[in-house]
Amino acid sequence: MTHGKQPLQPRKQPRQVRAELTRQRILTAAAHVFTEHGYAAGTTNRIAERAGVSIGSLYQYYPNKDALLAELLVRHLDIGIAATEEHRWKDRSEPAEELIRGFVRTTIESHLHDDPRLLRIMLEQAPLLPELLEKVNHHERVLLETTKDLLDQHPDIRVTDTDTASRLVVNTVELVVHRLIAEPDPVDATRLENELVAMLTRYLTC
Amino acid sequence: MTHGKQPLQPRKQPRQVRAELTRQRILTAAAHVFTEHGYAAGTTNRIAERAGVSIGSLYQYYPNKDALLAELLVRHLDIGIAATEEHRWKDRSEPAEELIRGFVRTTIESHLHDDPRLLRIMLEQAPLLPELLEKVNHHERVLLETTKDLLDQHPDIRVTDTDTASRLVVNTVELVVHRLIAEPDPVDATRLENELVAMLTRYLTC
DNA sequence: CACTATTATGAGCAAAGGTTCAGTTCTTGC
DNA sequence: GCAAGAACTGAACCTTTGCTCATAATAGTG
Repeated sequence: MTHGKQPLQPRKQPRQVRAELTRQRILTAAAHVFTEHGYAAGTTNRIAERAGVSIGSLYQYYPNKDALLAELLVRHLDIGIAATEEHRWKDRSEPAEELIRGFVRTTIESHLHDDPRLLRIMLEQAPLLPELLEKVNHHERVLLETTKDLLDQHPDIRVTDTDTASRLVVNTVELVVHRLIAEPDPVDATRLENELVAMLTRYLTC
Repeated sequence: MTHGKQPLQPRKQPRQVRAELTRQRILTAAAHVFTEHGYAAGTTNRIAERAGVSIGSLYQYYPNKDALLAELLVRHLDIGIAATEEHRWKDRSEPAEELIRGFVRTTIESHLHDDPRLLRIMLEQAPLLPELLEKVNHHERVLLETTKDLLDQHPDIRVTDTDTASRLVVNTVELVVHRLIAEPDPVDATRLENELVAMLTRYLTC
């Protein structure tokens, strides 16, 4: 068990190409091992083994086990943040349904891209790693603000309590997509998109 | 770490009153400790200490750590299952909006009753305890069937893809309520109920 | 009170697994 | 080709923690 007191930064900056490769192999192995075994049962020795690297090498680049998960989560979040930034400045004059569809589709695609099992593990552990929690919360806040602004300004929107509505919309999309894509018997992505868009559009514009 | 091979049943049936009290004190302590520290960091020694009982006593009633969480989850699920059974036979002639409101309200109340942090921990660990997973899945299936039947039969319902719709509705309510009630800055319960009902009603009946 | 069954105790065992570090091998620049 | 630094190795250490068991205390019974 770790104590979460140490920095999550790598202890050493790679200076040779092989080092960068090793680092990458370790991270990929970590993703696989966490996905297959979960976080607790995904031991660092197993990760090193899977990466074809000694346990010592692992600890040359990652100061502890948490740091591995942290880097995986940060990479995932950075992609999501970039996508949000795009949405923020997108054309707001198109009909609400199209904007909603864009948001839903982006979320679905992001969940088809990464393994949802890993995603779940990362989000489960995030609350235990304060530095990451901060990052997740920030992402959440930005998304919420963007959405509320949109609801307040777009002419198609008829809902009145935009404060609650934005929280409802953002969380519904995120949680439902995550759940229904990750299930053992996943919902068809197109159907999910259509139904979700229908639900949100009627809610916001009727 | 446990191996999950042993039965989750208590190893001894209490025959005296004090034993039953001890058992109860241990379970309550477990709930508190898991809530405060999470499952991994909620050690059995800490639970025994909090219960004011020796570690040996704990293991007289619960064969391993998992069994503690299992009993907590089973108690929670049994309440939820009972509530679902009621809904199943309820009057289906009232307007859809009222039925939806009943479902949403029940869910919200159940989440105000139990600590959502504990709930989250239980649902996170359930996949790792096969016996419990089965119980959770069964609950889920019943809820889903009940909902789909309702959507297929109720005259107010206009949605066509009732298969996807029922999954969407059930999961939306469960996940969103859980999240928005558990957050550090929780949504007002009445507002949440209203917006959620509005969203689902318009989706299903427009 | 005596005798048995039940319940409670807690020091310590054993396994797991995160992490270290002294030593070895490889790369690079001259 | 040869330092010198960078990268890599893996056996072993050490903490954590679930759990046992020999012993002690308490309750029930006649």
